[in-house]
Amino acid sequence: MRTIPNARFWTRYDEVVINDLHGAVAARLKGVGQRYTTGREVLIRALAEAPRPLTAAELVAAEPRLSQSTTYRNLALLEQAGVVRTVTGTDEYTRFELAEELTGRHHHHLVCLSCGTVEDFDAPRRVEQGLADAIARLSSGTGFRAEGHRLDVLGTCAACAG
Amino acid sequence: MRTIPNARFWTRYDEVVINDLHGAVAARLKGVGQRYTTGREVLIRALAEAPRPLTAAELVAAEPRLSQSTTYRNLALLEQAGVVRTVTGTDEYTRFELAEELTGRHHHHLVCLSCGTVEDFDAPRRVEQGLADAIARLSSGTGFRAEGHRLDVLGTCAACAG
DNA sequence: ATTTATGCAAATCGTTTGCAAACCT
DNA sequence: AGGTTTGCAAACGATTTGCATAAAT
Repeated sequence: MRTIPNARFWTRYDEVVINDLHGAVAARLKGVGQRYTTGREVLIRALAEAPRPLTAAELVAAEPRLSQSTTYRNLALLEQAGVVRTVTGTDEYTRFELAEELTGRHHHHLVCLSCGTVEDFDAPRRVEQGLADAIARLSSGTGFRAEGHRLDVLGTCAACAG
Repeated sequence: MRTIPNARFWTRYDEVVINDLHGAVAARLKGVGQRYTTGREVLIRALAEAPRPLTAAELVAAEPRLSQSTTYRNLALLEQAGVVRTVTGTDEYTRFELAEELTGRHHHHLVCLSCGTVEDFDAPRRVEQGLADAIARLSSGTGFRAEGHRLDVLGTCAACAG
């Protein structure tokens, strides 16, 4: 999954968003007393260009400049800084994507039960509204303080369905 | 199939459901050419009595009769037989619960971002209906064949909130 | 110059597996 | 008996970490 000539195919976020993105990442890192190094920028760029959450191995494979240990270290750091979010599929790999607070795009995931890949998808506004309402009401009953939700649709991806 | 002295505190499913449960598990195992051994029954009982998904370590700790390797082996086997389902929280442990097909109780999870524990909760019918509709419509668009969904509410549990 | 980040290789730890003994039918 | 299941201990593999070097301020 290297950088492809025709980048537009892979790009999830337009130029403006991307430009803001690096500034926002730098700001968040500075807020936690961390630098926005070249290696970290490479990582963020790879995540921003991917059409779906990626595993650490995919990131390393996509960007020869990234070493395994530093990739894991920076992913953990970026997660703590609120820049990156981890995504769990059905296989043994942790996947990573940009935090919604940065992209401004709330979305959910299609998880393939066969191969484990995770694709993005958007739920209808009506569904999101219903979820938000239910979750808001939830807190009062259980003592659980809700901060967000994740909705995964499990099934078989187009590639595996054949 | 005896009843445990103070079972009520922990029991999620009433006697009738539990009794059917063991028969259903046995049937499913037989369907995959496997036996319903004593050890597997202990495992199922522990899962049925727990008020939330448990980790393998919790299961072993709860039941001295269970050895670690057999527990993992049987959990994997029971999952393949459609008896057990794995649940992913935010920590490094895989959790296990009875499959909804067996319990007949569709539910979702409250995942604590602080300590990682997972509690069960039921979404309002209206939300479930909205999800079902959205997912049904989804398949046509993407080539992804949906088979189910999982909805987790992320936040802070009562214990961690203090 | 001093602090922070990186890469390599070794360590970690939840989970899996090989093998001999115990179990079921 | 003949095949399956179990428990122990060793192996596995994704992720983490120690340490010496490179980069950033």
